[in-house]
Amino acid sequence: MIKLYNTMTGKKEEFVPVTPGTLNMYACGVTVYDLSHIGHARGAVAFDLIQRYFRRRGYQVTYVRNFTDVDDKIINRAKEEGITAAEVASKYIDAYQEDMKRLGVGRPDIEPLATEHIREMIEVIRRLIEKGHAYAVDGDVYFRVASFKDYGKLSKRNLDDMKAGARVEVDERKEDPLDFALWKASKPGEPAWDSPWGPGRPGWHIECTAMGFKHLGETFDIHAGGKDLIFPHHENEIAQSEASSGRRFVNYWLHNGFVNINQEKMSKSLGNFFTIRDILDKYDAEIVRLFLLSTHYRSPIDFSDANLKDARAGLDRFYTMKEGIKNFLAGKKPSAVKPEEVVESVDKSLYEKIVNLPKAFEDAMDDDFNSALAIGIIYDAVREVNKFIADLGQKNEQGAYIILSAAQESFDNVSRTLGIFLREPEEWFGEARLGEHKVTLSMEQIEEYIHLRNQARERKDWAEADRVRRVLDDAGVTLFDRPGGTVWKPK
RNA sequence: GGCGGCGUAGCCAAGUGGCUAAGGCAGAGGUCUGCAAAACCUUCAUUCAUCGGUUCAAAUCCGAUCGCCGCCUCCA
Repeated sequence: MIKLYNTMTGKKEEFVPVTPGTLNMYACGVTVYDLSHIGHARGAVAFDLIQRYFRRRGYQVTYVRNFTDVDDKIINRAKEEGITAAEVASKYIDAYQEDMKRLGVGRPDIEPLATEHIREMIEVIRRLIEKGHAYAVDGDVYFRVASFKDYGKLSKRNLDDMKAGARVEVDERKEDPLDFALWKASKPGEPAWDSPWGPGRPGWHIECTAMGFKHLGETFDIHAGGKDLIFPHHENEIAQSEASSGRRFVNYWLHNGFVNINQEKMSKSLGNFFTIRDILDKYDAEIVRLFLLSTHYRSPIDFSDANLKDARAGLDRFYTMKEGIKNFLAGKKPSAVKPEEVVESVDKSLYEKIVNLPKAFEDAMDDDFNSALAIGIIYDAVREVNKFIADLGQKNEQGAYIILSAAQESFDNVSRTLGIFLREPEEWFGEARLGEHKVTLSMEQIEEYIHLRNQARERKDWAEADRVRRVLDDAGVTLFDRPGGTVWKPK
C-alpha cells in the first residue's frame, strides 16, 4: 500500500486510484525561456522517481509533464535576442531535454506544449463563461474568483484574508482584484491566436487544466509541482477545472521542497542559482542524483559543495563494494545446491537481509516515497556485505557465491528504480570521475609509472617507490595496491 | 499583517506515541599494509530549539516562547 502526503488535506493518505491498477499523473514542467537550474532538476528527479516507483509496484502509468512555451518571459527573451518566441521555446526545450537525459530522468509518456492546445483551452474558457465563472473585457477573459466557493482550499486561504493583504496590481476592468486572466488580448508583434474574444494568447494557468483534461481526464490521480506553485498556480487550476467540469480535478496534490543556497530559496529572481549544466560539468550526474534523493522530496535541501562531496564519498563506497562482489563472482559458476542449506552454515541472517532488501526498500518508498530512508537501508546492507567480503577467506565458497550473487541481484533491483548505483565499478572509478578531475598524464604514462614503481617495490627500494607515488599524486593520480595488482584512480 | 512549514550529533539526514533515536560524511583509536588507500572493528546525541502541559509512556500530541524559511507578485 502506497501512502502519500496530499497538500490538499495536509495528511499522508493511502493511494486509491481513480481506475484500479492505473496511475494518471501530471507534473508541471518548466517555462522555456532560459536554462533550467538545479531546483528544476529536483522536481524532475523526484517526480520521475515517483512515477517510476508506481510502475515498479505494478501500476499502468500515464505520466504527463508539460512545457509552457508561451508566456511574457519568453516574449521578452525573444525581443532581446531578436528571434521569435517559438524559436526561444524550441531552443530551451532542447536544452531541457539534454539536461534531463544527462540526469537520468526518463521522458514522460506525454510532453504536451501549451501552444499545441490552444483549441482545448479556448473550449474550457468558453464553458467557464457559459457557466458564469468567467467574463470577457476588451479582449481579455478573467476568471470570476467569487463564483467559485472553494477558492483557496488548496493553499488554505480565504478570500477576505487575501483582499486584506492584497499586493495585486489594481486593474479597474476586473470585477475583483483576485480575478485572474484566462485569456490575454495580444499586443502588436506578440504571438496571437484567434479566439471568440479576439486575437490573444492564453493565461498561464489554463494550459494545465486543458492539457490535464485532454490527456488524463477531468479527474485524475496525482498533480505535482514545486511548493511555490501551490498559490496561485494550482489554486487557480482547481478553480478553473472544477468550475468548468463540475467535478473534483485531482485526488492527490504533491509538492516538492526547494533547493536552497545558504538557507535561501534558489530562484531566478534572486539570482542565486546554478544551472543544471554548470553543475553537471563539475559533478557527475549520479552524484547529483544521489544528493537530491538523499533528502525527502518535500523537505528543503541545501546545495553546497560539502553535500555534493558527501554524495560522492557514498558512491565511492557503494562501487567499492560492487567491485568486491564482482571480483569474487568473476568466473565462478552457480551452484546446484539449494541456497538455504549452504547459507545456513555461512551467514543465514545476512542472506535473509539481502534477499529482503527489495522489500525493505519498498516499505520505505511506500511511505510517501521516502528515498532518504531507502538509501539509508541500502547503506546498512552495504556495510554488512563489505564486512562479509572482508572475511571471505574464512567462508565456504559455495555459500559465499550464493550470498554475493543474491547481493548483486538485490542491489541491482533497487538501483534500477532509483536510477543510481547502476554502473560498473571500473566505469565509476574511471571515466565518471576522470571528468571531474585534472589528471595531467595519459593512461600510457600512468601505466609506465606504475610499472616503474612496482619494479622498485620488488627490489624493496621504498624511497624510489614513494617518489613515484608522489609524482603521480602531483599529477592527480592516486595509487592503490590491491591483491590483484596496483590500480589507480583520479585523486 | 494573513497562511503554510521547519528547528534531531561538528556537518548532512531518517524517525511523528512505546524495544538500544536509522544511514552517511568528518573526527579519534585499532586490524590490515614496506608506506598508503580501501575495507572492517571500536568510539562519536541519557537526548531531539526552549519552557510548560496531556499521557502509564512524547523527538513524536497540545500551548507558549525564541530562531529560520516559504507563499501571499513571475518562480520547480
